[in-house]
Amino acid sequence: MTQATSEATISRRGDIQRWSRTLIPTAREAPADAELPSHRLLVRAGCIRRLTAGVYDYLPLGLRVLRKISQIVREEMDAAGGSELLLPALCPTELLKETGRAEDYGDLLFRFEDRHGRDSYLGPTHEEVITEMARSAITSYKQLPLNLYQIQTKYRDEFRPRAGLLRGREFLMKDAYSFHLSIDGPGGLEEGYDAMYQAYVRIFTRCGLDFSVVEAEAGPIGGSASHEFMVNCETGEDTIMVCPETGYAANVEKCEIGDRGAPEQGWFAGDPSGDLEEVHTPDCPGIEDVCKLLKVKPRHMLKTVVFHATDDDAPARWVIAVVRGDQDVNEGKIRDAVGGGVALADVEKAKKAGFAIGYVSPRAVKLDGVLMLVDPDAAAGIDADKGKPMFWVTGADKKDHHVKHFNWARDLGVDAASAANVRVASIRNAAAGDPSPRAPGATLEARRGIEVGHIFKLGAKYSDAMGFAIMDETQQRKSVIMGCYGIGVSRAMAACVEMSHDDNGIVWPAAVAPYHVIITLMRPDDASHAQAAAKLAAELSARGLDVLIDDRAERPGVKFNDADLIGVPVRLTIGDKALAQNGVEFKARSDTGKGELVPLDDVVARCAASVFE
RNA sequence: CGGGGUGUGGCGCAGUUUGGUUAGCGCGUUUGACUGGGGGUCAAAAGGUCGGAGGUUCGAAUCCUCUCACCCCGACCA
Repeated sequence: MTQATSEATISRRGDIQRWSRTLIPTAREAPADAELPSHRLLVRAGCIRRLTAGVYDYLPLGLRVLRKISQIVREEMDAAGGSELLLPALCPTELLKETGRAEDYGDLLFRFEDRHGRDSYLGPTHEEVITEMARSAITSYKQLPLNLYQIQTKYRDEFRPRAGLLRGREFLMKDAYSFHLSIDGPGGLEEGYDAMYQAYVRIFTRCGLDFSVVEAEAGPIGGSASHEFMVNCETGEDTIMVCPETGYAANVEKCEIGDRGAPEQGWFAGDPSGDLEEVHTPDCPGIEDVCKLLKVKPRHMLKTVVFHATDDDAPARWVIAVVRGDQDVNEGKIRDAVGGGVALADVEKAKKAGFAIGYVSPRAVKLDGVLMLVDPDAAAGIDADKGKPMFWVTGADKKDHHVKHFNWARDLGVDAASAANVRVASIRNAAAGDPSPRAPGATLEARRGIEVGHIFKLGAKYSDAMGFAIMDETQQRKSVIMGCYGIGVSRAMAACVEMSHDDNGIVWPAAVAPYHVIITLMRPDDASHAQAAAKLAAELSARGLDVLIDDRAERPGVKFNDADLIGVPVRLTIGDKALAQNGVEFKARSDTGKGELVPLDDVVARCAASVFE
């Protein structure tokens, strides 16, 4: 923790709340549909409740955590030169026409008509809204660079909301946008992006999260470069690839694969593994179905995926991508290999062009206007491990049929090694065990993560689309260069729990804990005990600590268990035993022991030391 | 969107196959007593049109039809 922040915390008076006067509905059992620890524990601890799919109430305890995280975000954003604002969540869909993102977002967008029939949406992110504001409010290069951010509820109509707060349809997000006159140099995008990168590292560090920064795809937001901030956690939805030698880390979609090298005999070379055999595979367009029916492993399948070029001047109208059945085609890498835009082919159009969708084989390369990309692993004619001819199963280019013993040299119908419209290229997602792109000899490892932050270099994508340009000092009209930077605040809260809990409940990192100290009253009806608690709470508050006094008329066991469940970092127990010795019992949530007796005079300092470290 | 599953007091479940009186159980809640340092004991009580609509039947949580909600798995990879 930096000097500035601990001073800020100390100068603030801590909150004091009594359990009996707030609402913390703890429960012994979680709802049956809650599976992940963060979901179960946040509900059991009385932090959140589900209203409907992917939409949650934040009860007092949960809101306190959201506020703590938000405050850390604010402090670091402000320190990095940002200014907070608040944009509308209710937006006119007209705005999205300028960038075409109404289509890009599709069903993910919550859209509706108002009473006048005007098309509206609830903001899933705010590039267009802020650009619309900025293009009229920012009129001079002298106003740049500028960084504006907001903390706001966002709406995305997810196909499948899941895992409590980790993927909701309504969630709290910090989104920031930076504006620059140039990419490089002082005040440029690179500088602003780097400042945000550093701010994010500080934010997630302060939140007590164990995270990795990885290179990522920009996705529908667009732009040239991006990084994701991933909480390292096995229950995460995202797969990240890591090179243990160099520290290179990337989202699986983005991850490059090191040189896999051509086989000695060359691509496509090798004798057939047997006679080409056509087999009837009714209703088996998928790899999995075929494998089950024919009893072959996916790694022996050749998967042929049909794309069409989206650029008018593309070298070929169709692009077919061939990868091994156990691997995944990567659209971004295909785009790079082709050198132009591609999109998955429309099924009906592709069928008309002669592709037996569901049963396409590499032989479709013979159709008109086709460029074939083959991944190195799929271009092998010889099984290097076994030193035998590669056994390939692929489509038969007609409905409900596949072929066994496909051989590149014998069965393709053209000489793949020399044909102009056949290329070997790395076009699949990286997988564990692939060679590292950064260190020869090293192999990539796969890990799981929860994406809590994502930063993008947008460039002029939105300013060009929406006519946001200003005069520079040489009176040249220039597109404003933008960056955007998101943090899932509510998701970060869930990630904290996912990362930090035990059998008894949540173990909040002190910086985001709803309260720093819980004072458990053994006998709340005893006036002297209640007085001691009030006095202690006031002293702790003066020291900047947030205090929850458990004054409920419950049995001790219930209170201890609840204190553990809601995860307050320090528990002080006031009872006859300790009070008789002029002390209280001190126990850190992260300690497993029984706690220790601390003299009343020392306990405030002890708590502060424990919380502020 | 495809596949699978679940809807019964606040939470977790039984009962549905084979229709049959006032729909049960545990937790929680309320009241009282006894208790009092890791989810106590005893006694009493409140709380459910069995997701909704329609149908079959003397009779429906249970059978039929439609519908709604929610959960899990999968997925622009054919």
